[in-house]
Amino acid sequence: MSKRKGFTRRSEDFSAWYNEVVQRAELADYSPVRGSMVIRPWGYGIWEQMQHALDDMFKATGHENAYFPLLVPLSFIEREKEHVKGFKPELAVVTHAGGKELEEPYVVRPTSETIIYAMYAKWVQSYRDLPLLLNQWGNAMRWELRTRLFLRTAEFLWQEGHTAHADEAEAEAEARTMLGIYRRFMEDWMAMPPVTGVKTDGEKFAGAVRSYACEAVMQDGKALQAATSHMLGQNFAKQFDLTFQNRDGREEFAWNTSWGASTRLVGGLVMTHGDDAGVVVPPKLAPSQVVVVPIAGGEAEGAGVLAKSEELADALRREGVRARVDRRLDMSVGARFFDWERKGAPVRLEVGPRDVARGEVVVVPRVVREGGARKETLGEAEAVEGMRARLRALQDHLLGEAKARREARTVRQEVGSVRELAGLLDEGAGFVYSGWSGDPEVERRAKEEAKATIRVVPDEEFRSPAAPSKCPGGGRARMEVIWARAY
RNA sequence: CGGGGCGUGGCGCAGUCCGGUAGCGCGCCUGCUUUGGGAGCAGGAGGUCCCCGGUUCAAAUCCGGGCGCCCCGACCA
Repeated sequence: MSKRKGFTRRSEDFSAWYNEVVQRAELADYSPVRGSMVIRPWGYGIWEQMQHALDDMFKATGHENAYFPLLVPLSFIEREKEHVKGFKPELAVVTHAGGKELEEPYVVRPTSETIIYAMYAKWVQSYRDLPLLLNQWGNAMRWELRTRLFLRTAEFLWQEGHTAHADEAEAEAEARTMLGIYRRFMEDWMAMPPVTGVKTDGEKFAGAVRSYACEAVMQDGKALQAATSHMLGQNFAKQFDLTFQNRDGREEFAWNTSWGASTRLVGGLVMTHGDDAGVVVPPKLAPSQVVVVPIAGGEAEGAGVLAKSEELADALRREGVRARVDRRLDMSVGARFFDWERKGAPVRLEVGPRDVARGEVVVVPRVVREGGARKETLGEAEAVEGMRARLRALQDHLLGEAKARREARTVRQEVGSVRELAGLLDEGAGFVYSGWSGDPEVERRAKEEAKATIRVVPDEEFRSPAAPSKCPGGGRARMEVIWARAY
């Protein structure tokens, strides 16, 4: 990479900005494997923080982790009709191993419903074995034609939850609960407020009865499907003989759900908060929340400055803050400042000989609130003790900004034609709320002529006060939907 | 699979039209000086010019064939 000082501006070419930022903030890099990326420590650190938060929420709602094989017999995938249709074109298949051709090929899992429910069939006999609530952290592979760092890679990291229940209502409630967890995670941790709702039949998961999703608007106005939760009904149970005896002694098929979120979230984080200086990581997900940057003077001074920097980092850690000292003294201070800005560390502490002499530090947040000071000089103790509150305020600020951007990109009005829908999106609308007749033909036309899809039929709290009456495809609206151009 | 572009030190590129010593910026190494917003100076290392074949005294450059990658579209989390 040539030594370019800044990035392409978001307003010039959002997609170029994204690619540059991801690479130069050292989140990820292209690998020798087509479509697969290397996640570098800073990017992986963000993912680890996401994992911890989500994992805690899953455990708190009664789920346990387990692990299933990477390879799935091809015949398993082929068992559920819609499921094969959806995934067949993007399967990577293992045909040889141990120097021989395999009798039955394996696919590298594009998702694990089939192998997991095959195992559940073995474990579940009675209603007493239900519900079975497992989650797996792992990787999956979908051979996409066009890939983008984090947003769509051939191999991706994710979690996939798979549950089995004794009745439909309980499975439905589970699918809903998990959607709610994703939503809360996105708001509370990512500061990325999504809209939730149900997918149309055309957009639902291959093999599901119903799919729920969190959809977020990125800064360029495009929608990102950030997590999904599926009510699978008895579709997979029937194909894998996942049955149990109910209280009355009769045999029934179990009801399943599956839900997942992937490293795509990291891409969403970048596109939600990033600015022309680089990534902005919300404090709750930052691998290092505070970076102490020592400014070395002469050698004797340098030693004092370093000692003070370590002392401050220790004090911050005792306060429960993730802090690190940037000891790269052979790099100029300016270069180190820019480096952490690019990476999006929430707060920087500058510690130089002058500060040490006065018992002060310079506190610099990654993003400055309107009217706020860019740099503040504080006493050491004050800076340390106030850090948690400062980080909390930053987190809230980011959520507020993201909400405001989502609202600014939201249009609610009667849309009488596909052309009108395209016009709104061309003018910068992100989410367009309109009516829909329920006719799939309208979706097809909108996709072709406006490059837009129905992201979700929004949940009640997101719906407009007055239900729209027109459908872009003509005819009467039967429900309100959200249109967007999506990643 | 259709349309377009590109393969030259680690990265980004110039050189190709018009054949004749392989260059620039960044990065890297060493030394000295420097550190409060992307350090300076001096010295240095590093290249089968994507591959194969042809033309020629001579090929990064011309001719033929192949391979790979990127972008746009179709497909999709």
